[in-house]
Amino acid sequence: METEDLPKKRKKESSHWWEGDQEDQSSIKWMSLEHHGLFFPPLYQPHGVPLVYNGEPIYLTPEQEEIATMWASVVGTEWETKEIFRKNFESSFLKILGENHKIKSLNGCDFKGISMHIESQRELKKLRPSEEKKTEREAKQKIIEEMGYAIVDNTREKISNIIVEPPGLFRGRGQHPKGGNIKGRLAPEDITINIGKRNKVPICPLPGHSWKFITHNNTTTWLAFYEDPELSFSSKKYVYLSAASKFKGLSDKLKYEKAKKLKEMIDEIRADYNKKILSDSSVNKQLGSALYLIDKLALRVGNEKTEDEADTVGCCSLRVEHIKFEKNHQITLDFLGKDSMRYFNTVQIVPEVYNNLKEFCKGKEKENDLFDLITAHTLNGYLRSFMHGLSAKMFRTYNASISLQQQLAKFKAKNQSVEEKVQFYTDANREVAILCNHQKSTPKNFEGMIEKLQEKLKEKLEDIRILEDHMKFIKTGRNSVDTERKLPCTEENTKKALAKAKTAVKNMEIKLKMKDDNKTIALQTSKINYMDPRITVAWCKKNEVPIEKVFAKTLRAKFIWAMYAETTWEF
DNA sequence: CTTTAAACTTAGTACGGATACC
DNA sequence: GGTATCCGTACTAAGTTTAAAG
Repeated sequence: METEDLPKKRKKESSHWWEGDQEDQSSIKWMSLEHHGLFFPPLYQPHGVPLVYNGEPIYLTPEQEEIATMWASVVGTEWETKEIFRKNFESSFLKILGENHKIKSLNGCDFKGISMHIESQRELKKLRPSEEKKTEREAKQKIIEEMGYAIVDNTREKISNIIVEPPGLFRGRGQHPKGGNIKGRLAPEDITINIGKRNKVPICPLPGHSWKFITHNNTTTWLAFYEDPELSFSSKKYVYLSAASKFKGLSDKLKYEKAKKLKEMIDEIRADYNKKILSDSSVNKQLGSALYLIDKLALRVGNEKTEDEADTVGCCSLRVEHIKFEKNHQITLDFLGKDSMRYFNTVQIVPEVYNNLKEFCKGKEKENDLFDLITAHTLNGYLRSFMHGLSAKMFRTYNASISLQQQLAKFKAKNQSVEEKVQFYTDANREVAILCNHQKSTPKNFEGMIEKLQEKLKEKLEDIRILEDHMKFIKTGRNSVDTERKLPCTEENTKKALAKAKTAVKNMEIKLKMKDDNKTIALQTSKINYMDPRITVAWCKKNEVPIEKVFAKTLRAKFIWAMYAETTWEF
C-alpha cells in the first residue's frame, strides 16, 4: 500500500504498539473512538417470476417473493433435501404467505422458474465486460476506503466488515435444529453503535431511519452489534476492527505469551493432574483424566449446549457412546466436535486414565456424560489455580506451537530449494492441523483431478521407458525404438532427457501424494489461530525462506507484531 | 452455587480474481 | 487467449471464557 496516495486527513496508521511495553492490560480499551457506522445490503428487487404450485403459477407479493427466492437459491444443493431445513423453512414460509393462501405445503411448490431466473442473472453478471466489473470493484473499494476505517485514539484502523448480514436462510452446520429459519432484513433500528463520548455520531445511511442506540462503552472493543429479532435463538453479532488492528494484534500477542508461560509450567501441571488421576476423590479423578485428554489430544473443553444447537461435544461433554475401549490401553474416540466435524481417533493412553475412563462408564447409559461430575467451568477453575487467566483452550495453543517448533527444529539445511523448504514447513504445519483436527471437505471434482494427474504420470513413465530403450539402441545399435516421438540423437542428450523425465516423475509423485494427504486437512486454521507466528518468522529468517512464501498478505498484516522475531527466537 | 449472557476467538465454506496451463 | 485450477478473502457460524445475575 502506498501511503502517500491516501487522503490527507488520514490519521497515522498503525502505532507500532508492539515495540513498547504491553503489560498494561487495564479494562479501558480506548479514549476516543470514531467511525462511520454500518451499511446495509441493497433492498430486494422483485423479479415477478411466479412460483408454480401443483402446476399453477402463483404470483407473490414482493415480501413473499423475497422469501421464495431465498429457497430457490438453495434448490439443487444439499440444503434442499435436509429434513429439518425443509421443515423449518416451510413453516416460516407458510406463515408469511398467510392462513388463507393457496399454497399449503413446500412439497407442492416448484421453484424451478425462480432458480433459473437467479441462475441467468448470475450468468449475466459474470458475462459483463471486464471494464464494468472493474469499475464496480473500484467503487466498492472506494466505499471501504472512505467508510471502512475507524479512528481509535488517533490511529486509523480497518474495520472487519461494515455491511450488516443480508437476509437469507440460516445455514447451521450439521444437524442444526434451527437450519432453514429465515434471517430477516436488518434495519438501523436493530443496530447499537459504540463510539467515544466526544465523537461524532455516525450518519445513518438509510433516510428516515435511525440507530437503535448509541453507547460509549470504552471497556469493550466492538464498534457495533445487532441481533436478528426474528431469529430468537441467534446470538449477538459484533462488529470489530480487522485482524491487523492493535486491539486484535495485542490480544493475539498476549495469547501467545500466555501459551509460552504455560510451557514454563507444563511439567508442574502435568505432575499435578497425574496425581489427581490417582486421587481417591471421583471429582479429582475426572478433572485429572479430562485434562489429560485435553493436553494429550488437544481436545476442546466442551461446554454444555442447549437444544437449539447442533448436538456436538468437546472433552467435558463427551458421552459414554463416544468412547470405545480397545486392547493395549487404547481408546477410540468418535464424536462430532465444533462445526459438526467428526473426531475419530484411536490412541493409546496411560493405563491409569484408561482404567479411570472405564470406571466412569460403569453403570451408565450410552447417552450419559462420561465426565458427569465436572464441567468446562470447573475444569477452567482448576486451571486458574496454576496461573492467572489459564484456561483449557490454551493447551491447544501451547501444543500446536510447541509441536511446530519441534518439527521445524528437525530441519537440516543442505542446499534445498525454497520449494523444498516450504514443503518441509507445510509438513510440519500438517502435523499440527491433524493434532487439532482441522478439516475441510474434499474439493469438488477431486477424483477427476487426481485421475488427470495420474494420467500425466503414466505418460511420463512411458516416456522414460522409451528413452531407456532408445539408450540401449544408441549403445548397442540393435532394436531401434519404434515411436512417433522425437528422440535425442546423442547419448549425452538422451541421458539428459532421461534425467529430466525422472525428476518430473518424482515431482509429480510428490505432488500427487501431497494432494491426497491434504485433501481433507485444513492447514490455514492452525496458521491463523494456533501456531505462534514468531516460530515461523524465526525459522524462515534462519533458513532464508521469504516470509511471503508461508504467510499470505493478510497473515503478514495480522502478524505484523511478529515480523521482528530474530533467528534465535524461541517459543 | 447455577444460569445467563456479553464479548471475544476459532472455524469451515462460498466465491471470485489470479495464475497456471494448454 | 481461453479455460481449469489455485488461492485469498469475505462471510458468518460456532465455539470458549468470564463476569454478572438469579
